[in-house]
Amino acid sequence: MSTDMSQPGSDQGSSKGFEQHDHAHCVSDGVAALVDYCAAERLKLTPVRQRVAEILLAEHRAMGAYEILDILREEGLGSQPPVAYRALDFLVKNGFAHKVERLNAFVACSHPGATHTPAFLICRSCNKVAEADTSPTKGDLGRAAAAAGFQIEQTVVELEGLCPTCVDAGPASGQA
Amino acid sequence: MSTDMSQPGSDQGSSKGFEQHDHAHCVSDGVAALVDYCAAERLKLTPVRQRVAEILLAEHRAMGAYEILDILREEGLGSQPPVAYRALDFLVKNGFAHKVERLNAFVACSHPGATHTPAFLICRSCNKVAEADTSPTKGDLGRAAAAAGFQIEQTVVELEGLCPTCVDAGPASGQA
DNA sequence: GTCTCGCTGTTATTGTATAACATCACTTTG
DNA sequence: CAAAGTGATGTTATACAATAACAGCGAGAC
Repeated sequence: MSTDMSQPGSDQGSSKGFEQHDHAHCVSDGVAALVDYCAAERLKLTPVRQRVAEILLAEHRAMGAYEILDILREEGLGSQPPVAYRALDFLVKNGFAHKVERLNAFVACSHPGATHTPAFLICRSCNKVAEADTSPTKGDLGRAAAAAGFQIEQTVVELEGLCPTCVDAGPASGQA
Repeated sequence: MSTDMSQPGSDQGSSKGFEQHDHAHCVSDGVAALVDYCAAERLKLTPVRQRVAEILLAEHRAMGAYEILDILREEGLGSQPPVAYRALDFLVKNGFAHKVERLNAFVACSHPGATHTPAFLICRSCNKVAEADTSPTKGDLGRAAAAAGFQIEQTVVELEGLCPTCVDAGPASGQA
């Protein structure tokens, strides 16, 4: 189990939006980007780091550090919290993953490489997380902050609600 | 120690912005609003609930649940985590406090009563938290979400950076 | 070869949050 | 007033999230 994880995954959501997409590509393309990036930046893409990236890319949902750790443990890649946190920190620092504060969990980045200020759409029903790009700095809020003299360094924008599929399925249904 | 906590507090920040303000009023007005609201809604404003509201109003900064619990414990109002969390949940549910996800902490609401979608400006230097109002639903992001069919139920908008005072004090200085 | 630096492995601890259940107080109803 | 019901409290226990600290290893620099 390496850079290709073309298991079913069937109705997986997307970090690019909530549409369907070819999931195998997500993982292979994502890992390829990571490989390239690490080579270019002379960073070590260790097995744990790569595997964590694969896990996040394959799931396309926010995963807790301990959930990821469980997988690593099963695969003999590490069993203690710092192992998972270190890999996640590496991915986050280099823009290949993001932390979703609302969920205390992590997701693979949808547009690795490019520095950006992500916003997340979190479906409370099916737990999928879509990543959108934002420029909070430019909206009303950004203007208000600038006017007040507040210097924005980092933004957290997370919208919780129902994704299109779950909306269609009706409030009652759990969907998947 | 009840509805009035006019201790010095000196350079306290504000949840309304980063300007100075008469702090005693924050607490008394806030508690008064809470009292009225609970009376109107037939909700029980118990000692713990009121005290937690006072604590948050008096500090005007994000406080961890356990930090609040320490105070309650000293005052004999409760010693176990659920005591603090229940009071905080009550205040959050009724709009008198907000959770700052980024900090896993809580702040008193600046405009209790009115339902709103708060945004927070968090100073990483002096830890003050200002509350601004937003309409994320209306910006680019809101439009994008609507277009995608995502139904927003709750928003988390948190901007981290430097408040005016800390910007002026220079990146090196800690300010206060 | 050895020095250095960064990653790994591990132990331990701190902080955040909630489940579950017994009890207590107040209010409603008879 | 008494019984029943509702909701807050007190407490135990535990789960989940995150990090400090340190020993050891391995690849590349010199």
